[in-house]
Amino acid sequence: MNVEEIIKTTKKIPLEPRTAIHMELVNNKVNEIMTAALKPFEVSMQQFNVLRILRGQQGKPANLSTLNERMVTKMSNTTRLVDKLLAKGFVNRTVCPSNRRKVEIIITETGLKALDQMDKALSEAHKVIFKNFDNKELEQLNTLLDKF
Amino acid sequence: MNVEEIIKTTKKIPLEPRTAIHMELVNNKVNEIMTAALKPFEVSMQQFNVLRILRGQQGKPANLSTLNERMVTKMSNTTRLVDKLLAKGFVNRTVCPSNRRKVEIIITETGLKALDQMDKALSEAHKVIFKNFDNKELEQLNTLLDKF
DNA sequence: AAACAATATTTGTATATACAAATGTATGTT
DNA sequence: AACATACATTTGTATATACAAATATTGTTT
Repeated sequence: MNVEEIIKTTKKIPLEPRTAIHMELVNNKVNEIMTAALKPFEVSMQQFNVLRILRGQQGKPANLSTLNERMVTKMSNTTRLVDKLLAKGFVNRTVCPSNRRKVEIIITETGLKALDQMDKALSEAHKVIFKNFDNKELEQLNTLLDKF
Repeated sequence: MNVEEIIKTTKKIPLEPRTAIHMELVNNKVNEIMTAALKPFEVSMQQFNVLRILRGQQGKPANLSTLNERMVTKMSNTTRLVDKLLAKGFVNRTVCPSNRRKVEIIITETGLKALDQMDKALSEAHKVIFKNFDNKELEQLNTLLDKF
């Protein structure tokens, strides 16, 4: 990926802004590929993310604040995100009996099965995304990202 | 930045998905800082980006398709983005006389002055964002990002 | 010149996201 | 018990973005 070519400039960009632009370009590309991989399932990356969190709960219900806390990209409206998953039959939502302010969300069998398929699609997407990287380079990238 | 801690998991995540999540987390953080830096000017990163492109034109007008082509993050509605800049007095928009399908957009004096201030704010933001990076590490990161 | 295709932008509409206010429930204080 | 406060979620609203269709203009073909 050649930054200057993509944004069509011939000027030399200072290193810091160049890196910021570079990261944005890469992120756009990565998101595009992953969103496309999830397209057949009609779920957004956010929704996929919530399903993964719910699976990680292993049967234990999660409430909205827990979901929000663990999401990669926080969003202000987890209620409506869960609405979408509910409409697809991927989750169940009930009022918490011990504290009726809370809701309890669990992933359904349908949701688990769909998530399995999504995992496969995502892992194909990752192969595409990281096709030019060997293990050492991925480690190196992770080390650099840790500095943020 | 500790990925596992942020998304509150104790499980070991395979390297590829971990890297994908890591990049998303970093990008969220970077966007947050840059958006906050632009907040006083009431412009989005997209709008800032368009202003920079227009300045790069050095007086030469740009039309919508040119802007769209050069934007870091492409978006489907450059018309309405330019509407916002117009409302703030940062740009002028006229119909191209030689081809009346096109529009010609140029940055105003007000726009140039505001952009100067934005540049300063952004450059402060970059200092914060890259505070843990030395030059060699930034170069290294750019090299890795080139692989995408 | 009429008909058709190509180009550039605009508009409409659905969905996503951000932020603030509102609702309902629980807890602590007097 | 009444009151204020904190908590968890929901709702309202404004703005952003994605995608498709509509409009206007130009270029090409017959």
